[in-house]
Amino acid sequence: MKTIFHLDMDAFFVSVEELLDPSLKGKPVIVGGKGDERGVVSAASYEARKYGIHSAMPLRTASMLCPHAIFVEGHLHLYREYSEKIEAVLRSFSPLVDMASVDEAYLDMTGCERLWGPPLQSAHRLHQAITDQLHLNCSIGISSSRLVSKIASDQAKRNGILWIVPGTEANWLAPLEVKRIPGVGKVTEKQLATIGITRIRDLASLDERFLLDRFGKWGLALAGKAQGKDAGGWFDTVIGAPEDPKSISHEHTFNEDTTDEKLLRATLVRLTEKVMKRLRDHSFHARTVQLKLRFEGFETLTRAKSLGDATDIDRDIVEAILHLFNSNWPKDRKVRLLGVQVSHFTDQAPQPSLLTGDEDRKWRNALKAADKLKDKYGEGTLHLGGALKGVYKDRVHETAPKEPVRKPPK
DNA sequence: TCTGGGGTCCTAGGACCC
DNA sequence: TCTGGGGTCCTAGGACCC
Repeated sequence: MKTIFHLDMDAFFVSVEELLDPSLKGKPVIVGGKGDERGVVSAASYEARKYGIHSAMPLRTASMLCPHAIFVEGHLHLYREYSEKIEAVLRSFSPLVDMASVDEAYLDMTGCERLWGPPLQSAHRLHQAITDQLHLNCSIGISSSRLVSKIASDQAKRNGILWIVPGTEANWLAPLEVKRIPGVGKVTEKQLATIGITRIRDLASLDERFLLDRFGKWGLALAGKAQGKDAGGWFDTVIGAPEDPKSISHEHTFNEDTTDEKLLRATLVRLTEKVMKRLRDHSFHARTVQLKLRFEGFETLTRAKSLGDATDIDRDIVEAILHLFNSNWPKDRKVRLLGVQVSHFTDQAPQPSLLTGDEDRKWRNALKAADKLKDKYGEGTLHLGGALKGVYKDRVHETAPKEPVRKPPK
């Protein structure tokens, strides 16, 4: 029998902001952007939640519900730093840690009794360590599975600890709403409601055959989840085994929908450069490029292209992405969002061809130098030669740039 | 209400191959 | 002529999570 902890920070982004500016404490605070901007709420303080504000809600809606709320842009970089500090504390309790996102983690505490005591006691010690060292609140769920611990930490909010004693999982889950199960969102909840399933106990009473027929593979996993089992999918994976990313992407929503071709192309180049920098940081090469286009009115399409060879060179992906853009953007249609994604990674570079090998080498050297500068001076200080001047318009560079790297400011 | 940005996983059809 | 059965890859879209 395993002992799994799920730890979830309470109003994480807001709490970090309060450490930065204690005057925010006890006030309705919203992280995500200004109240009149395009965007959604990333995090809301408990005070703000009293007005019905919750994450993923449009900022403009939030500001209508609570006009005197304090809107802050947020400091993503700082949240990541704190996330690493949290991870360090967790690793001092168990070597088997999975950071599931910036503000939540799974710990495999199986066999740690001699060191930290029984589950509840060790959870209290962990909770105390987080409070003492980081001055942040968190909630902890304990059970024999990731799934139940995750649901338990949610029920333990806020600043609480909840232990589901082995053997009592199904009973404890029974009265909860089906949407408490991670993976059951609005659509599934509605589909289940139409056949009279609203509580987990209703789900548990269903025949597995029925769920399989009705919802496919996912239905079968659902049957297991209703019993508290990590049946199938991500929950079944081992804690503490780091996984490589399967895709890297960046996207941008314009503050106002636009048909400005130069702006659109320059944005695609900028997004691609950010993506490729991260790709090289992983020492990956990507084979597939995907363009995401969202038009006025929110209609969205994606178009992908797989290359003959995997690449880590900006030029190759920029060429592909601009081609996809050219063939899928009707010039009179206003664009709301652009996105660039790469996937199908290999960590080996393909054999350099006789024709392009020399040119690729020059590019790679230039990019390496540029990456170093970006690390030092920050993103956005330099771009591919001519990227912003519309050089890519008809034809992407046929030769290596003579001066691809501009001096950073200062 | 008017909807971000970064991800994962699943489905489903068509191409292509044996 | 009236058409099998897999397997795998590619592409598009959608549900979902934080």
